[in-house]
Amino acid sequence: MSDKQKISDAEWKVLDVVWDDPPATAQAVISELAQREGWKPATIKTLLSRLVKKQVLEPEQQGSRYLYHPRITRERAVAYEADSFLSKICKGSLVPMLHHFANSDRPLDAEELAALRQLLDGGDRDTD
Amino acid sequence: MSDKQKISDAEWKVLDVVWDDPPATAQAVISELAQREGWKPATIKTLLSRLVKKQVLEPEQQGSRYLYHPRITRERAVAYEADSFLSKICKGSLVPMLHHFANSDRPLDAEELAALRQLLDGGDRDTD
DNA sequence: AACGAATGATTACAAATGTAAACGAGATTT
DNA sequence: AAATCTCGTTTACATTTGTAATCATTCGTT
Repeated sequence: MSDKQKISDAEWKVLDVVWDDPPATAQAVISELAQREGWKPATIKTLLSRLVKKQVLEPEQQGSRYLYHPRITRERAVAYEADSFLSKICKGSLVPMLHHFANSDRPLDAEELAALRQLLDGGDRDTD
Repeated sequence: MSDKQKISDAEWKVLDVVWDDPPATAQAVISELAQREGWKPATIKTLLSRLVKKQVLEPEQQGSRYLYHPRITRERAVAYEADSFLSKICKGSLVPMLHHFANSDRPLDAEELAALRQLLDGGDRDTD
């Protein structure tokens, strides 16, 4: 993130909708999340504003409305979240987490396994 | 967690000290974190109380003091954190995160690589 | 017995977060 | 044009979090 501002859980959901098909109108985000999360339009508008203030979304004026552009990629945001997550649990480190994934009810799919193999093979160079 | 209470970042640091050598006295936690984090004793006492209120720490009366026992293992807490982390970024999924780890400045150590191999080999059954 | 230090409890207070209503200025419908 | 709808902005308010001071009690020391 440009600023080391955290993206909250609720904000993340908003951002997720924008990432799905950017740039997004308030309309799009509101109708999606009003339904998916049961949020009032007002709530979603607040979250959009906060993301703009945090400079995570860039509003592009379109007449009287905005188009909201993500200013960071999902990959970058995920990396950032992963880092704060990891530094938080750093004592426990990756190991218990990986064990947990291994045992979770959410089995790894082929793509994830491929990513893991790549990790084991010494990493790759395309994400950051 | 018994209650679906979140453990905040600051609280996590306190818990970490307790996990390191449980049960812990306030003394131990305070001297450790006052130094490591530069926190005032009052701050640490607040965090201890909050963890007790969240039922993450169990106070055992020892005379007029307490011994603080963790009510969940670090592994369990890590798993819980990992889950909320993952469900937050579920759209982006494990893949970008793993890519990120692969490229991070924090190289994987031997133990982590071993855990990964285990994961690839079909998981294990001892953590949860 | 008196005093000071440590501990747990209570209170404090600002910032962030979740959740939303109210308001005002365009855009749309009638 | 009037009424309505929508959007962005402003304001609201409770809860959580970060950070801490204060207070009362007890424990150890003098």
